[in-house]
Amino acid sequence: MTIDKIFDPAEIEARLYPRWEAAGAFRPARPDAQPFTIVIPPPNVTGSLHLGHALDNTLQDVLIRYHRLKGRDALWVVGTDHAGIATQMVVERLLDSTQGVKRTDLGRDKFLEHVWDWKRESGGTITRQLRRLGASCDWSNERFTMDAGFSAAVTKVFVDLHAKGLIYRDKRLVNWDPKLGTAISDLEVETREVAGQFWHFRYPLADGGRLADGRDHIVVATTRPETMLADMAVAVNAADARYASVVGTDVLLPIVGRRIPVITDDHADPELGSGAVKITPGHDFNDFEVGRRAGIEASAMLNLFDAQARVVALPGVPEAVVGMDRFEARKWVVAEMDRLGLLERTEDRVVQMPYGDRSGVVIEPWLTDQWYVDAKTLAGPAIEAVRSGGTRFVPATWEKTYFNWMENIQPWCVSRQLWWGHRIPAWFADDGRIFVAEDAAAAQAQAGEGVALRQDEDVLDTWFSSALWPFGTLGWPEATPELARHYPGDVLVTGFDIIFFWVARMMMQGIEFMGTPPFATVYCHGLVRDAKGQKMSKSKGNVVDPLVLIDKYGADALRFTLTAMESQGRDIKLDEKRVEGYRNFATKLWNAARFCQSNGIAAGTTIDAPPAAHAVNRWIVGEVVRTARALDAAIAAFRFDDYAETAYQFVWSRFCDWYLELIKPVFAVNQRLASGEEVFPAEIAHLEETRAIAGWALDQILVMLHPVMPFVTEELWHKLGDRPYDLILAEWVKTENSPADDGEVDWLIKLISEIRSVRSEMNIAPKTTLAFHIENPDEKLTERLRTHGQAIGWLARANAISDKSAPINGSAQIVVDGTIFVLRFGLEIDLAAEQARLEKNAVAAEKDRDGLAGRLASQGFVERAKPEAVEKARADLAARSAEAERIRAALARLG
RNA sequence: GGGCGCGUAGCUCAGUGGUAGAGCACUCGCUUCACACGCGAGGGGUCGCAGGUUCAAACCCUGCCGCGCCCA
Repeated sequence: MTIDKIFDPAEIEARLYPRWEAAGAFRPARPDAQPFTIVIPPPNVTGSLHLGHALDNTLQDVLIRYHRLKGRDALWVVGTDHAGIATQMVVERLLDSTQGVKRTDLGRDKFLEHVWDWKRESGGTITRQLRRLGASCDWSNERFTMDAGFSAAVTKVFVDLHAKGLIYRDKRLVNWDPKLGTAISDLEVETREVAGQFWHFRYPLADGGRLADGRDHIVVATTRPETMLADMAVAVNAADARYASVVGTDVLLPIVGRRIPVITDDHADPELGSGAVKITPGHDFNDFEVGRRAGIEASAMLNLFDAQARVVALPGVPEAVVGMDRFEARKWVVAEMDRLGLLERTEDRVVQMPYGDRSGVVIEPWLTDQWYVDAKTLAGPAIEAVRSGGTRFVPATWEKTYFNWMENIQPWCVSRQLWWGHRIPAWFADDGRIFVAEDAAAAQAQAGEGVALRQDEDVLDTWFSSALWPFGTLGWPEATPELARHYPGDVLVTGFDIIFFWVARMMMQGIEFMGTPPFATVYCHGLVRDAKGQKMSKSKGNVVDPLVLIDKYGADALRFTLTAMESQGRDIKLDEKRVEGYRNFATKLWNAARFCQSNGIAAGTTIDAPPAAHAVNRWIVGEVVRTARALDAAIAAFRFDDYAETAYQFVWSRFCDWYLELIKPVFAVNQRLASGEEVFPAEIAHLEETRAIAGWALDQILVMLHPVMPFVTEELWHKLGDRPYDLILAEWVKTENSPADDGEVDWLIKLISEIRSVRSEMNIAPKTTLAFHIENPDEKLTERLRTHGQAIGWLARANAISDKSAPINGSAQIVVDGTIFVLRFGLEIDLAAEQARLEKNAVAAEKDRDGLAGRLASQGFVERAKPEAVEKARADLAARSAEAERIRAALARLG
């Protein structure tokens, strides 16, 4: 199959991906091989591919494809996450806009039917997009967190944890989202600084009480005046003499008229404000703790708001404010306090305000009954697993983040007041008893015949189910062969931003239910930002769509860019120019393959390198092996940038720039054959060897690039010949043996480069062919010039001659490995220019020489430095001073 | 306030103790029969600042300056 002149990534990608998928190439049967397992961080079913996904999944695919080539039984578990809040919001919005129907109008069951319909129709967007990227996941076992099997796992975990006492019901403050009507986790709360106010209120002392200074009231200040309606105490510090006389007495809560006690608590800081603080245990996390210390049970705490954050009719709360929204109530309370003459002053201040990251509204600390996981108990072994090295973070610096959070972990509220999600397997009896069981029948059995039960309306936090992903996707709680074989996974690749949300929780649940942590390594990458370093966001309008980049440059180019820019967790500033550059690289590879093909170079027939007698062929075999070893090292160290860079440099700067150029003269034999000229058998043999080696080397290049650029490499793999298998299932380069290298080709490259430099500096026309001679050629040099004469003629436009009678003023002199080459220009040479050129080179060599000499002479270097360093310095000194000498000699000859 | 990280060529970034690197951009030359998405040759850095350790510091330590992120 001839390789087309035009490289068309879109056509290739559209054709190859279905081919791989249909062939089962993503999940080859390799029962005897060592497993290699990655579980995908499941994207939200509502999601569409952004550059963060593109990065995350490219890195995973590089690992999976690499290890598949290495012969491992590679499995990349894929699927999506049901994303409770996000999905419910999407479907609600859709129903509202298309049918004008509200969720509550439909009822739970009907609404859920709509969600499933939506999931079937629209839930596949991101998985289709992952295919565009080339992700070689095992789609045959695609999972969804709401599937029956996975749901069974979720239920079992809940029931088991409850039985162990690690899940319990509690009345505490939660972060309540009044817009969404559900509790959300601490992690979903975003604290923003906003301009607010600080109101100072006077609370009159009851029963004629007086402070030390004679005042008849206590001043408290608040940023949330409306909550005063539910105040239950005023706290002062026990050491604060100003208030000693009133501790234990009451104040009369204004507006409401309730008596509330003055209590002591360390939370009150005498240095701050008046030193007295109002305590509203039902609406502030700090106050909740103060209330508990003061002996107020959670059940006795006053709850001022309903689920929409509207004021409820607590005893004493004026009817006028009942039903008011919290912000309206704030204005009302301030006005009322002012009217009563109890507003001492108001000051502006910046306040920390909690916002729901989904809804964007201010979060209300709200008192509710919820289910909690005893995260502290589960965290212990999860911390230990990382401390002992059972799981390691790469880069290791993220371990600190992990420890910091794990060691200060709070009870994890796992119930959500949503409809879409895993319904909590708990049943309530009318008398308040709660039965947790796998299903209704089991609950009924616990409760006994005739007890009326109703199931908890709430669902579980989505992260509760995501935490089970590494084993739930493999069939747990069934003891499946997949589970036995692929748990724990080898590596998790994810953004550092979900270490808390997800990684920590998988660690806890994996250890609790499987006995071992879910992966050996956690690789954390950074965020993808725009070219200016700004976080991409819809509101800024700087979002770059990976699919647009794929359309424009090809998936391979985007993948290569992301891989090359991934240097262990640092944020990536994505510049489109970079993608363009790697598109060029793909084109370069394409053209190199075309060149090979047109010269009769075809698919290799062996995985081991064919025998090579000629220096250039031996050299490229060695370079391939060296490169493959470097790539192995890069993967072992999770240095994706090194992988890309090493492959790029080898392909472009070694294989294309030198190897292909150096073998061009070999193919001249073809033309001579065609024109009927005589050709020696040795030349034919050279040609055949070169074809075999070049074909082999190109195959190895395709293998080595495949993890990063799967499409173009697979295409070329087949274009170059009939293959027994696809490249995706090929074998990695054999790196055990490498031919000895005597530096011959390095010398040749140096010589050609030097001649080219001189030509350019001396402004020799590109077409002019030069002659050169050597002052004192030894046998080895003569032999080398004979061997590579054609290549030198081809690449440097220069031919060696034995005549040494060139006039000095018509030539330039270069030094390569200690030998002087005299390049002859005829009379056109600019003597001054040549003098300047040599002078510059001489000065550079002398500067190096003097530096090295100085170092070797300096106190202590020879005695204290490592022997290798001294050895190298001596060798470098010898080389550089010899070079300086020869250049000086050449200058002297110029006169 | 606590923690983490960053500051290297015009730009984006590698380099973690032994004479400063890559890609892009820039300059000069080239319709060389794979490729102008190309070929060849170049210019460009007191490695944020100041001390210290060391025979030797971009790299280790301390302080400072500037920038970013996370937590409270």
